[in-house]
Amino acid sequence: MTAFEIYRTLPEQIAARLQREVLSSKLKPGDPLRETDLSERFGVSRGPVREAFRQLTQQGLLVLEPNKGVRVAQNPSVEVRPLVVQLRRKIETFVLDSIFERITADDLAVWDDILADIKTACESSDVDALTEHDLRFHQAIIQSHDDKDLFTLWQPIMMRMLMHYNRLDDIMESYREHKRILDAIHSGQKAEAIRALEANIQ
Amino acid sequence: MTAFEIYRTLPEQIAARLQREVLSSKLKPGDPLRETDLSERFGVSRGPVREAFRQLTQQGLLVLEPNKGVRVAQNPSVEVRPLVVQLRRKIETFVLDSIFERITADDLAVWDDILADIKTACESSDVDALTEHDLRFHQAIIQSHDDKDLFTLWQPIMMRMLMHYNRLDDIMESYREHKRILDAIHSGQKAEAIRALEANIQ
DNA sequence: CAAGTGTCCATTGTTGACAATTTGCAATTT
DNA sequence: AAATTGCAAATTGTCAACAATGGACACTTG
Repeated sequence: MTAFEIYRTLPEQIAARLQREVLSSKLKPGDPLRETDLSERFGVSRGPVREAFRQLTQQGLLVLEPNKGVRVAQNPSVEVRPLVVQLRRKIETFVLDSIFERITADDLAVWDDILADIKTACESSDVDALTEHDLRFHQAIIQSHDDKDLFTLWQPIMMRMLMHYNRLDDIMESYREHKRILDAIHSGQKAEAIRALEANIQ
Repeated sequence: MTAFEIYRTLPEQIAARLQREVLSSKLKPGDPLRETDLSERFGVSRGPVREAFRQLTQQGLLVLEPNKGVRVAQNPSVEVRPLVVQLRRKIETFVLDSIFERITADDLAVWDDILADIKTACESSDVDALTEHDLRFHQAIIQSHDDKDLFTLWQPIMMRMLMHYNRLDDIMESYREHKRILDAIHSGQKAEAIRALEANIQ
């Protein structure tokens, strides 16, 4: 985590840290999370922790049972996984197609920076860092669309896919896939960019 | 609302009532919601109200700005609407296809009951009731799938579509569309059922 | 001994008080 | 007059105490 992250609210900070721990499997499916534990750990009261729990529940990373608390969610079933892939492809290609002509140099600069982070993570075989920057990469694209609803719809779908990040034998391939997307955008090849994006989502 | 709904928690009850008011346009896009107002109205403290706000925010019905509170969300933009339709179709047809052979008589009985409610709403031109039972109908189908993740992914998408329920000139057509779906299921015609379901989602 | 019952404890649910932030408006300055 | 600063009120954010729930385990009872 190189970026200097500033979150507006306490619950957001807590949710961000827990999200990282779930996605990096430091917290495993089925693990129970207790409000008191985390409120002590973060030095806050239970209120903000509860709110972070609720956020992550809606993202699908935690599962809530009333009066029993939250647990880390199970990985998505193999049956629904192809559906999740299709949904994510539909949203991301829609966004890329929609914004393509309006992509600015600033946008591309940001995306190039993230790509550099992805490269570093791949070279050092740091799967957790890769997961994080992969998320940042696609999130940056989604959020460049004016309609912020898209991010809300996309996020829980993306989370389902990140929960078991083990599809690649050769981790460097992830870098290459993302590079192909940006290369195509740099040279204005819309169809090719969309193709490369779809290839990356599986 | 004829069903005797029992919600486990206070926030759920509050969220359910607010959801109904947003979907029936009793609360209009941009309207601010104050925690104190609602806590007095429901006779509870601000905590459960806050939690209900967060739930509806993740569903896309409210928009939250830190330190400023929540407002009723704007209707989805015309640009993303076709995407939302496609996403919802993909999920619902996936579910129907997936569960079709395992549909029980009990399932069908429940769905038939909801269809009767839809019929009543249509006959009395009660658009709000129609919205509610339409939601119940599709929700019942989604939730009959074992994988509860599907509901989580589907819900915010469905909410985007229900936020401006005005596509039909002839309200009775909604009843007919839903009837076609159930008729096909009753007679075991999977492909026809899926076709009718897709026709209903637009 | 199996099934049910009661009690205790860990944990979540709810509340009301207090702190921090935003906003509208008035006073001040340029 | 326009812009800026400085309150004051309204509102959200956080906290700590109390209430309610559920699970584990010992105990009774047939």
